[in-house]
Amino acid sequence: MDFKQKVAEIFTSLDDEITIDEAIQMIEVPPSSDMGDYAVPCFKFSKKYRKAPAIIAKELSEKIGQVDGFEKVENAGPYVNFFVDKKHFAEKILKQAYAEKDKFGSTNVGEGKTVIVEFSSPNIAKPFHIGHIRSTLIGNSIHKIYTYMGYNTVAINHLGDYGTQFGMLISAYKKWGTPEIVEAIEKDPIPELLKLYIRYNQEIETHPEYQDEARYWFKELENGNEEAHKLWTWFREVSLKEFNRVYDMFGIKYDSLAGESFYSDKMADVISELEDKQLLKDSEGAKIVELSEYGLTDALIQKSDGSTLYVTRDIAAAMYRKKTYDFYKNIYVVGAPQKLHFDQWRKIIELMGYEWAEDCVHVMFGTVSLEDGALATRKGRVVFLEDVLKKAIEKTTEIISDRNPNLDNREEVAKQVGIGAVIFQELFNNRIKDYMFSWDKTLSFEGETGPYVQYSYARTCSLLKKADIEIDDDVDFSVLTDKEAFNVIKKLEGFKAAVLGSHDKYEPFFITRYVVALAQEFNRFYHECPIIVEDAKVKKARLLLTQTVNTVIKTALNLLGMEAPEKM
RNA sequence: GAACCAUUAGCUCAGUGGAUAGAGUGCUAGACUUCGAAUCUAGGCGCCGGGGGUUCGAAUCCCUCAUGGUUCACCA
Repeated sequence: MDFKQKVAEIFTSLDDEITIDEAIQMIEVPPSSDMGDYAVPCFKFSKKYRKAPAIIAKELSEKIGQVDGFEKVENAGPYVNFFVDKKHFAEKILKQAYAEKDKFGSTNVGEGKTVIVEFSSPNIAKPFHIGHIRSTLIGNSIHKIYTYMGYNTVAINHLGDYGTQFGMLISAYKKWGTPEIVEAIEKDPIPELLKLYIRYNQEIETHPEYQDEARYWFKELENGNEEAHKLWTWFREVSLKEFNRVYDMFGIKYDSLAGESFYSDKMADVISELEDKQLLKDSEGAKIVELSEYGLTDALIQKSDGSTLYVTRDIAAAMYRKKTYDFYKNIYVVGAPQKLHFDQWRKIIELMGYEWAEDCVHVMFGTVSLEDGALATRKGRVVFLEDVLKKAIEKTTEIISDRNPNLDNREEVAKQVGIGAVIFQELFNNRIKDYMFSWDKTLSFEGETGPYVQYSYARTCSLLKKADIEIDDDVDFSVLTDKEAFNVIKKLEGFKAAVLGSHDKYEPFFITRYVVALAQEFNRFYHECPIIVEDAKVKKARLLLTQTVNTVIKTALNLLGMEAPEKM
């Protein structure tokens, strides 16, 4: 029985003018469970019946009287409050969860649809730093959520492996690339390449012609100059090796590494198509698409020297992806500063006549800053992502040797918990918020944190192991009608909505908030209600609840990209 | 100058137009010879940035102002 549906049916039977959908719309969840489990506010009836809402609520609740599956129906002021029968409720939720196992939070909305998630996308030859954590982890979670919902998913790392900056690097290397430098790059690629990049930028101040040389070399790269291409390939390889260390730690895998360079030979077609559709205008030797009539600034498509830009490559990429994957959604997890770029880009695709422009989604997020100001690679104000993970693991190792020194595979668990803490923290708030990176906060393991949830999970594992009995859904559900157990079950019921919310809004934090709340309810239950008790009936029922919580926590953590260690 | 985003407890943040605006943290006091104390319990007088408006009802929707952030042509 669906309790909400039942409440809606009651209202349609009381008033033939109300449709079932309208009735469902009216149903609310009271702020406190003391007020019931479902509520219908009666303000809207007051005009029709020409009575005060509170009087209507009272009359309606008396008219409804006793209903099958509900403990009671009563009014509180202008609300008609429904209290579910706790035993029936427990039976319904736990039997469903038992049958569906780790699919309990899923629906089949994604069946037969392909979704692309582009995320992380660091620039090669540059540090993989704390600023990249957001796209990397938000994107990874969204990818997992869509996969869980039954979509075919394609994870793309749109590497920043093209553009004038590589002209700079090639030019710099040709000027200063002594054998010592080559060796240094092989040994420690990112910092050494970064040094070249910084030096080049500094020398542009005194040698303005370097700017043109960089553009020249990038143009040569686009034209397929062998020397330029060879250097570029080398920069790309050594950088990827570095990035993969971090992706491995996060357990992130990609289906495609088609970065900007991949589209270098697909740009000419885009430009000629824009020409054909008469969208391009000449402006100071460059080519633009005018967008002012749509409330946007004009978009530069081709530079005056003939080379292309970011937006051109993104148009080519979108067209390629539509052709290759025939996506249902094409999701870009990229920071809010690039909103204008994506608005222009989507508008241009729309102007080209492609209806699928509306299936392209920019999932944006706020900016990370450091305590002493904005991140600034060239000024050395940078926190490496790998260092953050290492420190988190280090701290976890200390805590483990302090509290659980005999733990097996301590290293593995320290990794799972330390990295889990970082992931959880990142996915805990609304994406749009800017935040300041803080070591204290990242390394805090108490309260609403990843380790708290993982600890709760380990606790369920330990209980299930200790009890050591076969668990099935043939239990006496009347055991689970006390307040603490009921609150856990109500929370379990909300899992599907949390996952669906994250799916609809591209917001993993609904799941993060959900799982911490579930862990809290379970911990309260644990402290109030002994689980492994003599009474076999009580024990079995409470263990079924424990097992359900166990499965849901693990599923939720996996959707966030976290591991769930059984001991910690 | 224009556009977009943000503003809720000391701090970090939740809050689908509905009932008394909630968590965590910090602080104070308690709970381990008993299922894991990375846990739990108790303690909150907040001009929900200001001002208007819409509504039976606004932290939530609209307008306006303020503050902070971001972006606005040859970087990505």
